[in-house]
Amino acid sequence: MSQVNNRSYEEKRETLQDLAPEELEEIEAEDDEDEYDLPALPNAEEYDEIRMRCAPNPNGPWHVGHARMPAVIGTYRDRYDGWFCVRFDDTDPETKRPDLDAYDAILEDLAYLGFEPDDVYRASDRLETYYEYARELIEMGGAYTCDLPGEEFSELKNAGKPSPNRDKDPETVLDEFEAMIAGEYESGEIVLRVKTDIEHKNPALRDWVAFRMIDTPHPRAEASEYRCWPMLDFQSGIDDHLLGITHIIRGIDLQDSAKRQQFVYEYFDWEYPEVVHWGHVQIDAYDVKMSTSTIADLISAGDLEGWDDPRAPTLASLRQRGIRGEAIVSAMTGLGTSTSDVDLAMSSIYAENRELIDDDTDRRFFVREGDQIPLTGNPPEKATPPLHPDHEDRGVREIPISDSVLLESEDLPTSGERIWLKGLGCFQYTDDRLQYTGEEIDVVREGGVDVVHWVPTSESVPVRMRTLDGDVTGQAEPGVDSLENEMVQFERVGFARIDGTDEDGRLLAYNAHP
RNA sequence: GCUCCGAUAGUGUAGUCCGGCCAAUCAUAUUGCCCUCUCGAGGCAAUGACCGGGGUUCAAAUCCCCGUCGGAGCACCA
Repeated sequence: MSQVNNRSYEEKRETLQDLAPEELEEIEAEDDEDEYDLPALPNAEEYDEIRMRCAPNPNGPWHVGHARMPAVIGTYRDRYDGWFCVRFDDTDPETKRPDLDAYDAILEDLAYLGFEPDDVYRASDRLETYYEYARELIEMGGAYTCDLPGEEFSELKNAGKPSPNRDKDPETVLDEFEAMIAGEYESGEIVLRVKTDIEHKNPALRDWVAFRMIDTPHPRAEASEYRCWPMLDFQSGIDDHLLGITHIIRGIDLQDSAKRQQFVYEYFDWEYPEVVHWGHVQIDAYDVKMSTSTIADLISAGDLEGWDDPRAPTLASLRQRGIRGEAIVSAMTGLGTSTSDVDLAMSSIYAENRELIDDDTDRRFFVREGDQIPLTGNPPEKATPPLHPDHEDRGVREIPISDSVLLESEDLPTSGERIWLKGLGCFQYTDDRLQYTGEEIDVVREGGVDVVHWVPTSESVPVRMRTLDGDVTGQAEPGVDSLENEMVQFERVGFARIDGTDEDGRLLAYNAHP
């Protein structure tokens, strides 16, 4: 045994290759698996190309929860060298009415996360295709027009009893369906149902609606003349097949969809794709409910300043704060794909982001609501703290010293105590002043002298920093105002993105995380 | 009411398919120590979980049954 263990990895591998090639394969497959957060896709090896779709409803910009779909699909695409498209499932012009700006906003959100779809489709461009397949289905006897009011059908269905329309001959059905397409019915008058199994033990699967009439025109000009719209289960089922989708990834709210769509697939003799379902994601740290319509309401009520307000749980807001899309993707793929509901801690996004940006992000001072303290005792004329403590080669900031500094009130020493102003030197607090002592950094190492950040009273830059919990104001060291669109770490305060100047002439910063 | 899912530390996750190497992995979080001119980074350590009850078995996080709890669907929403 010890002989075996003394051999090198390569030698052991070769020996095992000879003795038990199958076991070696298994061991190495498991090793590969360890490199990924996400589990392997089901039966991935059976497909020449893994093809997936991200099928959002374009009714607003994305919130953080939406990032899960592209994060996972995009990561799988990279892993399997596969393909994915964005398909806007915008087939409800009324209750989930598409927002024309959202199509592009969603593609931008996707780009922010670091993914570019291989193709983009809009279901509202493809109505004629859906009609074609519906006609075929009708000819096969797989669908029927039904003018029963919803409630009446529901009662029959729950009792396992068929609609009286169920046995219409296909020609009549086809005529009525053509009339639906021609817009000869009004909303609610008639629907096209897929004939499934009216006695199926799961009532959710019995004779579901494939097409219904909608009087409200679609907001897209290209689709505004259509009145007969497919339901998600029909549209999505047809499209998934036509696009050659091999793996469908979606939420548990669509758990029964696969079973419903399977009836259509059986009529057409198609193979249903592999399906992965996951639960809902909740994110801690936000007061605002993560829902597109709730956020939209808060914005129009003026409670939020826009989709990128730092208090809004949106991707636009995280981008504004300087959080990299990559950090969100890592946190999302770390959740895996379990079907139970999960809580994502913002701290895990922060941890990923900190790791990404810490090394590149220079340090600055920012004092929140500072107290002004005079300096005495001939301190140096300028302070020279390093831009980054781990990278001396980047050089130092030069901060001119005036006759007083601002300190955060929490950092105010008690009388007689010494503190070390970072990058400047040691001071003793006496008679409400800071008296320069000229002592070396050893006094900090010996203990008992706290190290604090500070800014000079004159020349410092007024700052408004927006955070998840509201705004924080204060003063930043000189020069910070030239860092527009850059990340900084305000030492002992946190990472922030410098944005620009606000309407009051203050520098606007967005807090990312500690 | 009918039908489907699911349950491992504060959070997420590995392990469950094919029972033993699991007094249970990793990350995050929290706390303490070391290092440091940051409450950042880095290092070390601690904290903390198999929903409950039965059964099968030499052996159960893993298989079976019954509960409990949670989620989802039963829309002319997606």
